[in-house]
Amino acid sequence: MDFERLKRIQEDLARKACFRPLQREIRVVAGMDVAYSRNSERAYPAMVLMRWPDLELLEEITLLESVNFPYIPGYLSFREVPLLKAVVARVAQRPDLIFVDGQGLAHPRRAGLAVHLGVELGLPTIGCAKRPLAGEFVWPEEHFGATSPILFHKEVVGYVLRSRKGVKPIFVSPGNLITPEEALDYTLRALKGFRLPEPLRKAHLLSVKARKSHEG
DNA sequence: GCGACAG
DNA sequence: ATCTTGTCGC
Ligand SMILES: [Mg+2]
Repeated sequence: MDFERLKRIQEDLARKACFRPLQREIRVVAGMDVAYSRNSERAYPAMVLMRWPDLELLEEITLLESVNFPYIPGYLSFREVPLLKAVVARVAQRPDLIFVDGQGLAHPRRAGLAVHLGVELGLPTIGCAKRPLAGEFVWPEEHFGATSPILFHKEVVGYVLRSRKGVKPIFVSPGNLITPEEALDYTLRALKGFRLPEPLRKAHLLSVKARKSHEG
């Protein structure tokens, strides 16, 4: 594994990423996730499209792909971006914003999964991870909606968000064409009583359903 | 060298 | 991520 080369790619992605306010109006959002076979040889990437802001389901897509890269902390995007892009290529309508299951800017080289996917697609993306990877933070209060900034080199790269009272918070950071504050705002508005924003929660269920229908 | 370490 | 059943509670 040529990590030096992969690092250079990530540094390039980080340079290309943009963290300025959303430009276009958001009318359709998407959520994407990937489920794997027991031995991780096959992957079931999935995408759900929902109308914004009412989150009415518009479209669901899943694929069966072979996995060509191992999971290595800090390099997740090289494993999942190819799978996610294959799904996006088959969707009828291109979303205005995509929620991704992983980090965005809150990454050792500012190039998390949401950054990588967002730059390659040229679309706004938000990373919502279930666990931290990089940056400093304090755990937010226990009440719903509590937040605390994620600092990396003294800079705010995202927010820890208590998406459900008394439940482990999620780690929100921008991926591309959106600010950390907007990423937090859109994530909050996509919450519907569960730990993960609806687009991500539904994408996860869909990918698991696809795997179950194809294998045991 | 040791511990941490998205999915 | 996946492997697993019931069980407890913000
Ligand atoms: Mg995932």
